[in-house]
Amino acid sequence: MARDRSELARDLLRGARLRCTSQRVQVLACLSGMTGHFGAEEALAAVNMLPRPPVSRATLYRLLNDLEQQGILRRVLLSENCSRYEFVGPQDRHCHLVCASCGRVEEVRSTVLDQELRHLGEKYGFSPDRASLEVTVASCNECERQRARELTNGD
Amino acid sequence: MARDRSELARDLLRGARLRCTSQRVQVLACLSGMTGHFGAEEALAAVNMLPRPPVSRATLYRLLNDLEQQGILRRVLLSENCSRYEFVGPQDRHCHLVCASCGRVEEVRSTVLDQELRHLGEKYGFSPDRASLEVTVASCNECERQRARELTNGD
DNA sequence: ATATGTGCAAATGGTTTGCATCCTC
DNA sequence: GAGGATGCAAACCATTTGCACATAT
Repeated sequence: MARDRSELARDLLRGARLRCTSQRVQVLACLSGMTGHFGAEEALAAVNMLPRPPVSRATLYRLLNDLEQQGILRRVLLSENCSRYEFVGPQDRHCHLVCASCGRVEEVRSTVLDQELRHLGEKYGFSPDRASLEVTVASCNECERQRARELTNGD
Repeated sequence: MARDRSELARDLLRGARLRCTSQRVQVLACLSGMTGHFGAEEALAAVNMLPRPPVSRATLYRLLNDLEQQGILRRVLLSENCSRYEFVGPQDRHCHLVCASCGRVEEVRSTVLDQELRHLGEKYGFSPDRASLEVTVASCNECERQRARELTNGD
């Protein structure tokens, strides 16, 4: 299994014309096993949890950028103070509902959204085929209630 | 006109239970006249272009946060290194198509998207009514072409 | 009168970068 | 062997914060 992921990592790197260094294989193998989105620090922690020589912060950041540019990772704009990423799998088109107040994130699959975005992409000159994702920022009901409560108390 | 916007600013502040200081009125009046989205530095520059005692960076940042929490401004996650905002008008539901490579942003209005997001919001416990927005990150055609060109050259 | 807002300058924190060294191709 | 990759520590830069002073209600 770890074997498989290392192989996958090597394939991905070669496909992206990136040199297969031990650090890159190690990071990519680890990330390909992560579910959902993650930040740079989480990734670093996960990678260096393994009994291997640790990967430095600088290398990790550089690699995250490279992988995103190659379409292997997708950068998700979920919060404004730290970048989050997703491993790009074959068919995992989904969008995120994000609460603007508490940061809660819900992953959602919707063919309606996908189709419409495809339309809009064509119309405005975008290719949502690669690294496409959709983020919706709103308030979750819990935070809305809280907000309503505060407003009421203020009276 | 500037008069009108100052009045609007005062109304908004009072409605949000925020004290009407000269700085706040000045900032909000200025922002309410801006079209499209803007970053903190742009806002600061615009505000302090007026022949008035300048508003400090700290105050501006504090105010942007307050205004967003009150739903007067909307924070738009268009790039990961700096926050951007929009003045929230009455009926301006729109989404943004963002190119992951060059940062190009296209504002798009789509009732299909709005309806679907309303559905999804209900289903997953979000209120897209307040401060809702949608962001789609993709690659614009120009950047796709460039990418294809680079890959070809690499061979 | 009192709670709040403002400005300054220093602190923060995620991310990037310069440079000497190491490793892949 | 040569050009790209790594690690360290310092640099960056948008944003936040502590504190003394000013202001709105």
